[in-house]
Order: sequence, then C-alpha cells, then structure tokens
Amino acid sequence: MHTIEDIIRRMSSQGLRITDQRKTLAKLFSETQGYLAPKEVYEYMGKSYTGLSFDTVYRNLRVMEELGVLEQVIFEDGGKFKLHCRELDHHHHMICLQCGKTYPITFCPMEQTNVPDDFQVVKHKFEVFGYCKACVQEESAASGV
Amino acid sequence: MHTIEDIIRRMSSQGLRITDQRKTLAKLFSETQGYLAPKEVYEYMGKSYTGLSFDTVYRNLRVMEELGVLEQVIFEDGGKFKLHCRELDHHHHMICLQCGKTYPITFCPMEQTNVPDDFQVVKHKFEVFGYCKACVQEESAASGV
DNA sequence: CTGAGTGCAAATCGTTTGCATGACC
DNA sequence: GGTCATGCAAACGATTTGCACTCAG
Repeated sequence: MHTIEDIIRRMSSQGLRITDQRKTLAKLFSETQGYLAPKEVYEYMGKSYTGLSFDTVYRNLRVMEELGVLEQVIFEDGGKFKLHCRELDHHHHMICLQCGKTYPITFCPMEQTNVPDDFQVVKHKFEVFGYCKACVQEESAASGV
Repeated sequence: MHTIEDIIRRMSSQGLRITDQRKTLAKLFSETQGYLAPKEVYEYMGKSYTGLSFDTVYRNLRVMEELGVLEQVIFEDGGKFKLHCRELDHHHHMICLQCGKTYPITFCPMEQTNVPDDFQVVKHKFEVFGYCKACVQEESAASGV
C-alpha cells in the first residue's frame, strides 16, 4: 500500500529532507484517489501554511514525480498528479469527469491489437472517461423531480 | 478525401473568407499525415509570408478546429493539430514519436472492455506510441556502422 | 554547521485579446 | 464599402528560475 509512511520513507531514502510541507503532501496524496491539479494542491496546502508559495508546490510535485512517487497526466485543462500505481500489475483507468477519481481496468488492449511488425511500440494509453456511480446519482438527485 | 479544395469549400460555405494564409493552411494540412504544433505551422507559413504573426496562426487553427476541419490533441509538450478524421469509421491511432505521423488502428478496445454498469461512459482514448518504419530505419542507419 | 528547501519576484513559454489597418466578396 | 482578417503589442495563465534566507539532518 501507499501509506503516508511509505511515501515519506521513499523520499527520505532518496536523500530528500522531510519538511512539514512534504509530510502534508504525502498525506494528501495517500488519501486522494483521483487526479489533483497543482492549483488544487496549492489550495489544500494553503489551509495549513499561511506563507505558502506556488513555486514550492510545483517544485515538490516535480520532485515527487521524478522520484516515482507521483505520476503526471496531461488533460485538456492542464497537467494533474496522482499517486503512482504499482508497476507490478499493469492496468488502465476509468476516470470520472466530475470528481476525478480513477478506477482500474485490468484489461489491456495491447494484447488484442494487431500492430504491424515495422512499428516499434514504446508505450500506449487507454483511458475511459465518464461519470462514476456516486456522481451519476448526485446528478440525477439534483435534476430529478 | 480531404483535398485542399474540400477544405476550402468547407470554410467558404461556413462564411469564412478565403485568404492566402488559409489556402496555405489548407494545403499544409491536406499534405500532412501527422500532428503539427502551432509553432511548426507558424514556421511553415513563415516561408511564404514575411510579416506573419503568431496570433493569426492560432486564430486560424482555432477557427478551423471549431469548424470541424481540424482536430486538436493535447500531448505532453502541448496541443497539436491534424486533419479531422471522418467520424464514419471510428478508429484509433498509432503515433510516431519521431515524425508525428499517425496510422489508423481499426480495433477498438471498448468492445472488449468490461465496464461496470454504474459507470456512465462518455468517451475513451486509445493511443499507441512508438516509431514508424521510416524513422526506425533512419535511426539504425545513423547509428549503425 | 552545511546544503537542501522555501518564499519572493521576475523571467519564460504558450496562448489569447484589443485595437487600428488592410483585404475579401 | 462593409465586414472579416491580419499584424502589432500587450495581457494572460501556467510553470520555471535566480537569489537570499531558513531549517532539517
């Protein structure tokens, strides 16, 4: 599991110093299932730190990504971050357009895809976008009679 | 087919004026198989027009996208444009990381994917990245003795 | 104590907008 | 000739960088 302690241990073992901000980041991401935009992270952090600056958030997100703790995905409205999934079990995601939470898809289309021999595959992306159960219910509750 | 004439006719029928720049854009995209970054479009256009400005390129790319002539995809290094594929035959793409050309994949993984009933699917993305035949050969020719 | 982490300000990059001039139809 | 298209410059948002100060180890 990706517990707070896991993340902190990982950063510490790579020579990073464990500051309060980084502890808070570890907590935030260990508790969040979905993708977070830098702005959202900044706002969350801002609750705990008065003199917080945007660039430090960016710096830490970047560091944690390079360290392999986080992964970044580029959406239409900018890059977002989430905890890096274990490489062990390769999978893809369903992503809720409302709340941003992700749900794993174990099926990998690459097995079924007929790639010509002369195309050297490096990586692939398979993402399903839509609305999760909770958000669908909320929606129908809000609009319903 | 998406010939220059097709594109121009499409723009003209929507009330757009056919300027030299737009003719050149139509030509460029009708001849390009892959994705083009705004900068690349600007550089290409710059060959023909001395006093070209970046914002006009952006404006025209945007207009052509809204018109449905082009489609935009967001990559790690920014948005890029290509001719909009016919909707008729739904398909996905292999994209060459070197030259940016795209090749169709007729297989659609959604048919095989087991989506839970409570997730309301809106759209999906399936992309295979790698190196096409031509770029692999160039690479090996350059590095090989 | 010493270097890594931080906040601040400014720089940078890609993209958009307001306005006056110029060109299509 | 009226309107849309263009170029210019400036605004803009997201992200990065240089520098002096602070704090974790």
